[in-house]
Amino acid sequence: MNDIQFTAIPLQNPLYKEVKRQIMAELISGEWKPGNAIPAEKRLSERFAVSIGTIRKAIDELVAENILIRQQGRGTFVATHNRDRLLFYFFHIVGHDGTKQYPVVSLNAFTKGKAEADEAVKLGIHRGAPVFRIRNILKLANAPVIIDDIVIDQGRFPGLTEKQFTGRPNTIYNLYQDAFGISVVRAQERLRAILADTQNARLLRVAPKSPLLRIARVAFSYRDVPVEIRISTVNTERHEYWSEIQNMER
Amino acid sequence: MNDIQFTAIPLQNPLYKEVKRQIMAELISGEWKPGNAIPAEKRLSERFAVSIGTIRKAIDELVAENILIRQQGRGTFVATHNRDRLLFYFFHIVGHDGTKQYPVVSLNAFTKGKAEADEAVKLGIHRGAPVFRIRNILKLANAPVIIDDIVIDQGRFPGLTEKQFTGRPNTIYNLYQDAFGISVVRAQERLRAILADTQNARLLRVAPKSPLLRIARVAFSYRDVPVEIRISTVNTERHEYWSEIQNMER
DNA sequence: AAGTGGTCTAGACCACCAT
DNA sequence: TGGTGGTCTAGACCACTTA
Repeated sequence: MNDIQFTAIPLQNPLYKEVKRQIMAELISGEWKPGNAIPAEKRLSERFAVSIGTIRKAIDELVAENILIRQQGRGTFVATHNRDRLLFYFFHIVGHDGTKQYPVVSLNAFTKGKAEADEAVKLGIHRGAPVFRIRNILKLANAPVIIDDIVIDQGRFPGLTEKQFTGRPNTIYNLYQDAFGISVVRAQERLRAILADTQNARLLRVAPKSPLLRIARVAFSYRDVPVEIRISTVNTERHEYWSEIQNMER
Repeated sequence: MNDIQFTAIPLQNPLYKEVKRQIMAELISGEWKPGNAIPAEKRLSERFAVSIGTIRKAIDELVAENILIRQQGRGTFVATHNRDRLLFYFFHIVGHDGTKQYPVVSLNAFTKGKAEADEAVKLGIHRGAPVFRIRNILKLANAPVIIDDIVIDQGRFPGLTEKQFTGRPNTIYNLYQDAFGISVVRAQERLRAILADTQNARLLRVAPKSPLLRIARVAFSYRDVPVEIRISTVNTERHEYWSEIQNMER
């Protein structure tokens, strides 16, 4: 034996990044659940044997990423995908005056199928792997405005049934979280303009060849794991897609 | 005289927010210019008579807002709206394969006019106030893809001339910054689908009534001061609008 | 009153860059 | 080599929530 003092092996220098990684691991494992408080910073500093400042820096980043939520005097909580939060973050369709409304969702189709090549790539599964295909119609102010065509991996959502969609007051991302423990934390979207085909025209009650907005989304969970592909087809006669570029808080 | 010890008047509690405010004031006044280094953290901690940790927290926020840029060993710099940065942040049109290209910009029209009511509201000026109207055509892969119709306040850009647009290798936001000291740091965009009218069809070389993407942008400088209105009309046959929702860095 | 997160300090040492 | 930002510590005190 010699005198060399081993410091903690820097799996991911710096130290606060390693702490962050371990906190993420607790979230992914489901040890700390959405809506629940995580241990106090003091306790975490003892558990991880680092100073409280280091814990705070790790939590700072997770808060900035909207994965944790701090509440002074109460504690630090795992972000819940409650209705408002999901609406705020992932639903970007607003009225022409900028107002945001809750969409009324109705299930239009629910089928099982196999992943096409491009879908498989985006979802990180094999071509031909079993998937669910879900079509929702979203109404705003009593008129159909959005068609959502969703594709998800059957392996990731075992036992999902049509019934789970009926009568839900919340978004589908709440369902992912509550029933399958999958949290959507990030999404990429690509938008283009298309002309309504006869089916879209019928569902959205517009004339064929009307201009529609086509949004292709890939939604990700922690660690950039892809969870869902969604094609939204939007009538922008009375609504618009809202995008904010840059610069957090004031 | 009594014994009461006055602490620094908290113009904006907490202390690091006040420090941040004062740093912002230096930036807005032009005392610290884009591309230049600001004083070292050690010097700032002496100047403001606070600990270096407090300075760091103030700078942390400005870095998160992309207003300052830290470089270890070199210093902290005022963000420059260099070509890449502006392209990265404010140009959201990508190829169908996700690749980003530099657009080739050509000036199509440059006129003086008066602000319409809605324009005046968005720009924070009076209705009928003098404005510049600029129309640019942007080419990607040698084909016209985007029509940009820009409206800016003449009062904010005194002496702007058509010539300043010709032969510029950079974006118009570089021009705002270099010639007028106005930094665009944030933008709001609203998107909808429209049909090409005859003029758009001609400029973008598509058939009339083709579907086009219509982007209405308001760009802001520091302190949410509106600087520019821009209507972009995009042919999304071969390109798309890219939107990333949520979650900074990995 | 006890417990939480929020702010702030005054240092130490490290990693990186310029010269 | 000297100066910069980057990390980390071990506290102190404050502001807020809950009971």
